[in-house]
Amino acid sequence: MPELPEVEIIARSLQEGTNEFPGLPGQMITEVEVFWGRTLEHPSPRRFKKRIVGQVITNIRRRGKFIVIELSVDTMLFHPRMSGDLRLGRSDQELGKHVRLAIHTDAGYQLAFNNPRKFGRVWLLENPNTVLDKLGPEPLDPEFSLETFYKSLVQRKRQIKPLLLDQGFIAGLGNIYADEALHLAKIHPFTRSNNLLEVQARDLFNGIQAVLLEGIRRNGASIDWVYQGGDFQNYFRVYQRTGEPCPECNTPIARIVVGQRGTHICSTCQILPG
DNA sequence: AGGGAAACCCGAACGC
DNA sequence: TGCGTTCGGGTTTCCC
Repeated sequence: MPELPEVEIIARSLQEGTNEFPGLPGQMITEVEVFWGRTLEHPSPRRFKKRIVGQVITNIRRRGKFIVIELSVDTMLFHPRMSGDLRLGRSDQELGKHVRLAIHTDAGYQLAFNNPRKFGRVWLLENPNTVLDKLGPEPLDPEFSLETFYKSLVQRKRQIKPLLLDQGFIAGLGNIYADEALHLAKIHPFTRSNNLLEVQARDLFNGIQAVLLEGIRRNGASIDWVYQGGDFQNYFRVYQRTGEPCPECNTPIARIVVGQRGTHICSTCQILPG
């Protein structure tokens, strides 16, 4: 087995092309510590422990915002929500002040789910597709085409921003990425999806991919003490830049609320039709 | 069908 | 200094 680093913080979203942790596949689960029971969405802590011990980790991947850890029999799903991360270290290390679940292996390692806000959830399922099949397409999947995207936009009649955040419509976009993509595409977040022109759909399609790729390249964003990642926050165009100049036209960025979510726009670049 | 509100959390950052 | 209030992130659930 390759040597593991002291502590590896597994990215909030597994990066494309790096969705593996050297050495972890092949290790057998020997012990589970549940520090906060409600972390487990399914099954109960007792059943979780009983069922998972003895299973071997076979593969790790990502689908939408879920980290998917395949075992010899079942599959574990981790959803960090906004404040969680998955940490890999030696069994005897303390991997965080807010570890809610720790899974130890026969190789002396532990996988710890650190989750200060207690919003993150974990599932152990025989068939993970009961959850994952509800997700929309992966925006970076080569199968995901502009044609598909445009058709799916037009057949709904929703405000575009809440639609982008709907994981059943498209998987993986959060508040930061939705705001950034809409600004790149010069689309107002209130715009009805069925009113989007084909060229706007194209710009949005490209904007979504561009902003995701940049986020991945910069290892994500760090926007408060609990949401630590890379340095993408230094390159935001609109998100949390209220009052600062739009990178395109210098108009001060405005903050509005759309679908109960803080939303950042340039009122010059992003015009609501009609 | 779509949208609004509330609930789940808790530490930081504020106001007084 | 301390105490109370507000805020935000993603998702589900309930209600209009």
